[in-house]
Amino acid sequence: MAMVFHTQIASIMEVLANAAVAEICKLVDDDYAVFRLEITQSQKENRALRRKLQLQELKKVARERAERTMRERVIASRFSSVKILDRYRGIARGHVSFVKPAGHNTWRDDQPITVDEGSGTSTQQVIIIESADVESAGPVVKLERSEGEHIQTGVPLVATEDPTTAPAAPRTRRSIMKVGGTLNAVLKSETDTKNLMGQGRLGCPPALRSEYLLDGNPSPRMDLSHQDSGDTLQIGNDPSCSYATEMIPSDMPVGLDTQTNPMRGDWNQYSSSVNSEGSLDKKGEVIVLDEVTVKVEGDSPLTWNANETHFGEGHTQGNTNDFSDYRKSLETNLTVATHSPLHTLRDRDPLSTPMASSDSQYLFDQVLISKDQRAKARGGGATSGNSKEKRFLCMFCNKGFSSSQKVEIHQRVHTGEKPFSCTQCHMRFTQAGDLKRHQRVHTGVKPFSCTQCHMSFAQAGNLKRHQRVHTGEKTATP
DNA sequence: CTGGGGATGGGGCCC
DNA sequence: AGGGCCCCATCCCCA
Repeated sequence: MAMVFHTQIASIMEVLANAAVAEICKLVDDDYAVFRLEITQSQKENRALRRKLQLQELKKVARERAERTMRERVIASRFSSVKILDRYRGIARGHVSFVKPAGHNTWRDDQPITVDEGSGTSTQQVIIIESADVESAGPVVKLERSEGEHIQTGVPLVATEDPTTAPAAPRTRRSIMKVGGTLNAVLKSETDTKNLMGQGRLGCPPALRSEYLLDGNPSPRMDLSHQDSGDTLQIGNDPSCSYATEMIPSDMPVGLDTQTNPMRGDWNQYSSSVNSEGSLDKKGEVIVLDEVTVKVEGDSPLTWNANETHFGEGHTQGNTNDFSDYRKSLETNLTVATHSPLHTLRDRDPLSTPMASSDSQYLFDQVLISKDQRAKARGGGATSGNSKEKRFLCMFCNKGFSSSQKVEIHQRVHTGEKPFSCTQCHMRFTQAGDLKRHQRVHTGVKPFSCTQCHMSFAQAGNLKRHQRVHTGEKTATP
């Protein structure tokens, strides 16, 4: 009897022990799985952080070099003229802008070269297009090159081209030669670039051109591809008459979701919200500004690059206005300045060393002169001219406009957005009228004829200027 | 160097 | 409100 009892006890104990072991094993397995999952996630995060770090380093190097270049040029400009600044404005940026020739075929913007991330190296001609999601898209480094110019980097490059220029391979690997890591190389590059720009002033801002295809016609595009994620970004290069957007490349997210693009809608909202009746000195408006500014900074990974000044924006005339207007705003409203993009810009600007500051000051002074001259000529100012109620303020320069559309169009001056592209060439314009006027270049239509000679002109203004030849009126020298 | 013309940028006005 | 037109300023090229 006792024997049987012991046997039963033993069997029960065994069952219990097995159950306990099984339980323990299950727990261990579960924990192990969780542990593995956590490790995997940690590794993912590490990778993302590493990428981010690399990207930051890339940007930093590019920025520093560009700033060094700019500094030297500023010094040089003291002994020459402001034109030099204009001439080299492309370099003044933290990175090289997309430079597009005005009608010259020496370089086409369908020849971009994208450099995949992870290189850890940098060149001056690097354009870093930072994706909004670093992990998913990673940085894309873009090099500028001119036709016939061989650019090389020591990193694996993925160059994707416009199918029209590379019909055989939509995505081809291209050998690129680094122009150089020295300042001289940059100067050379810029010189070349200027030549390539054809009109010089036409440094088409740069950029990332997101595109809204209105007509939906199939058009050649170039792809910015990313090695890791395989994300493909379609950048408009559509020679057709599409609705294209050019954006300042700086740290603009590559994502084409323009809704989140602080350069556009959000800021227009801002502009609409800051529909002050007067100057921004009013407290309430300042508060609004602060809120909006904070919002902009928080909503987007976009950071105002110190080098992303408007010198490089490609709008020769607009540039001057921008800085001075910014400056005015900064001078008249410290609160705004504290949170304004430009202030952020300057804060982040390593140029803010004593010497560099004076250089920046010099730049401001120079552009102020031009700005003042133009303002006088036009009898308008940022918030002056009360002939009409201008409730809509440009968030970049504080200039007032009578409608949200006006300010939206105006802000393209700052953002570089050029929605209207020519079907015949690669020119892009900020306004439809500009495109229409430009089309006469291709059609040869010259509706404006001189009554005193047989000359005709495509533009009324040119006819008017021409007629001074007959009247003897001297053309104002610039 | 200068003048003339081509062309673009920016903004105002009008419908 | 939105679009189109116009004007002025300016850059660039060329003779």
